[in-house]
Amino acid sequence: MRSTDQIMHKAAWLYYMHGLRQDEVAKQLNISRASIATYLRRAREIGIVNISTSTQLFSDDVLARKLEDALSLETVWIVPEDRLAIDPAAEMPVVAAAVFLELINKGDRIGVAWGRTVYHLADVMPYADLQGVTVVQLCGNLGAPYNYRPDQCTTEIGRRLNAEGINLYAPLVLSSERLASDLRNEPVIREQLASIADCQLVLYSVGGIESDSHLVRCGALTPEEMQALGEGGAGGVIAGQVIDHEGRWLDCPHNRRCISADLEIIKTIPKRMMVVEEDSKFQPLVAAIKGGFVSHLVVTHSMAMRLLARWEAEGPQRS
Amino acid sequence: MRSTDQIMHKAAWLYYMHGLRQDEVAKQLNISRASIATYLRRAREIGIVNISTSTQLFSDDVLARKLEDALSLETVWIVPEDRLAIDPAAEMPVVAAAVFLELINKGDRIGVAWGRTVYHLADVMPYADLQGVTVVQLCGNLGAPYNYRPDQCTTEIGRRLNAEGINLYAPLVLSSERLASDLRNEPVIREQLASIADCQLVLYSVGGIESDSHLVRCGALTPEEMQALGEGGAGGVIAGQVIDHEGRWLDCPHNRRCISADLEIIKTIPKRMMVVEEDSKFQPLVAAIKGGFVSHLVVTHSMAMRLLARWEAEGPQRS
DNA sequence: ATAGGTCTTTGACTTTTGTCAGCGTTCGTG
DNA sequence: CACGAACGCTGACAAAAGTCAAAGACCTAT
Repeated sequence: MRSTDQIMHKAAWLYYMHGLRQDEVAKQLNISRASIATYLRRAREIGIVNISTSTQLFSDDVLARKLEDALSLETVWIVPEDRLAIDPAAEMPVVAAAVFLELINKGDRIGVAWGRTVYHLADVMPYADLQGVTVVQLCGNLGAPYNYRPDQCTTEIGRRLNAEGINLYAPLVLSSERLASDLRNEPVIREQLASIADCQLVLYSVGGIESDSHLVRCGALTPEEMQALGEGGAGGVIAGQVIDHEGRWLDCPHNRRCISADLEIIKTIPKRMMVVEEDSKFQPLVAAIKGGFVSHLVVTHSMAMRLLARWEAEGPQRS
Repeated sequence: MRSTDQIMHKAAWLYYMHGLRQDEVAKQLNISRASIATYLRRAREIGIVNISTSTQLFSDDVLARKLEDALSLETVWIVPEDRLAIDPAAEMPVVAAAVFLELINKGDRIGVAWGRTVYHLADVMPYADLQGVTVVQLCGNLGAPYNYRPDQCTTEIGRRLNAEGINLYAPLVLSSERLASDLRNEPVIREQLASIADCQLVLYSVGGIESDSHLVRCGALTPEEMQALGEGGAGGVIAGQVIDHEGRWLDCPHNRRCISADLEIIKTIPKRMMVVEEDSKFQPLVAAIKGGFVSHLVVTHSMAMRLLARWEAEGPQRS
């Protein structure tokens, strides 16, 4: 521990735990108050000092309760689109990050998937000093048409949480099923994929199956392939893999060429947190919920309304 | 949820999560900034906003490492007596409370014993919003020569943590062994005592066996009885029960008349946190450690030195 | 040894936050 | 229905915290 870290810890302790004023802390430690202010800011940034707010505000809502009952979900958080936020679009990741942090227990192993949403979340994730937490990458890597790759998501979240980040050093999609199968059986990879079963929590969003969806933009699939999948019954994308409208793994060339977490294993993880930003992902979200991929859900108010209407109208059984 | 609570939550969210200034929050919510300040203070007091500081400062110390190794403890926190604190005597409970909070996981069941130390700790325990935590009372109740009874400790800690507090509605000591035995077998009591085995964490201090010790002052034992116990091999007191110098339950009239947690069960609890304030409790602490009652220890610097010297000189085997 | 870089520290200044008396509103009670 | 108590809100002032340029410390490579 560097001596400056030591001072930072002491300052943080005296200020936040003892409730001293900055000038009092300064006097105690014999340095100027300006320095104390700097140390305190750093302590907050690094996560030595943790300021967290209950996300109850977003969960405490009749609509949330109704959704939980209707869709058999553990907890639902609803983000209002109207007032309350400076930038309504930026609110969702902030809420999701806070919820995510609240769901983590010390010592947990956490699976993190990939996508625009997950990256946004990582981007606003508060710094914290969680002990013994491990963040594992759920799906293989992919080149970067945007500036965020799967491993970067894992790494960034791990960094902010002061947790260990475990990356999956394999491509998300391979050119042949044979190669994918062989790679999955490589001890290193197989072991890591199997270890996903030990997770207590997973974080993901669901992907759409439009021709401009994430998988297509990243080059994992051509627009034509995606369209064919759509016609072949694809309903959404979870951790890089295509599911049908009932949330079942779709037996298609893409999926067979994919290196990613086993969807059946994912379903057995106790807390499955899904975040959906875009209203356009309604159908994929329905598929994911039906498939049992969701236990904790963060959605917009309008999405919540649509989900509830859908379930009340048709029930969970019909597609 | 009251409407004012709703506002408080919103204010806390905008201020702490979005980092808005108080006047910006005030503008958003259309109330005066002064009110915002009030709401924020309440939110902190109630535990909606949680500000916690890592206790690493006290654990990050060569002496602490040495003690852990020598005494086979999980973690040791050392409270310096000299500088750093406004009031050195008040530092110990504050550190202990922070450590305690850090050891708690969501959903935990926590056993809390009784004593001056535990009460001090409860007194400075920060407010927090832990979910699903249960605080159970480890030992029976006793009249109040001081103004804190066992059940008050449990209740207060539970209140501050927003946790459920479960009290043990039985006296700590009864006048006859027969009655104690019968009472222990009462379904309500037996069930509760058995449920202590489900705890993930216990908090206690160790009592001395002097004639002015806690048990004596509370009237549970006469000075003469205590002296007799001392001559009969008593080494300390854990959760109201007397242990010998090796940390074994002492087969004595007092213990047989006692309604309290089974010491053998306590030893099986994963995290056993002991806090010792007074330097005079050296011998009892040694007994408690030998008995396996301690996995996490908070002590003063001088006590740490004495413990280390004792272990280096004689090893754990000799008394 | 010293020049050049980075990282700390500080004092002075600005901005933000805490506080409190007084006013208004609501709600329970006689 | 009127009264008082309790609570919430506000404006104005006092206190505390944030910021920044400049000075100083410290390291390193020539």
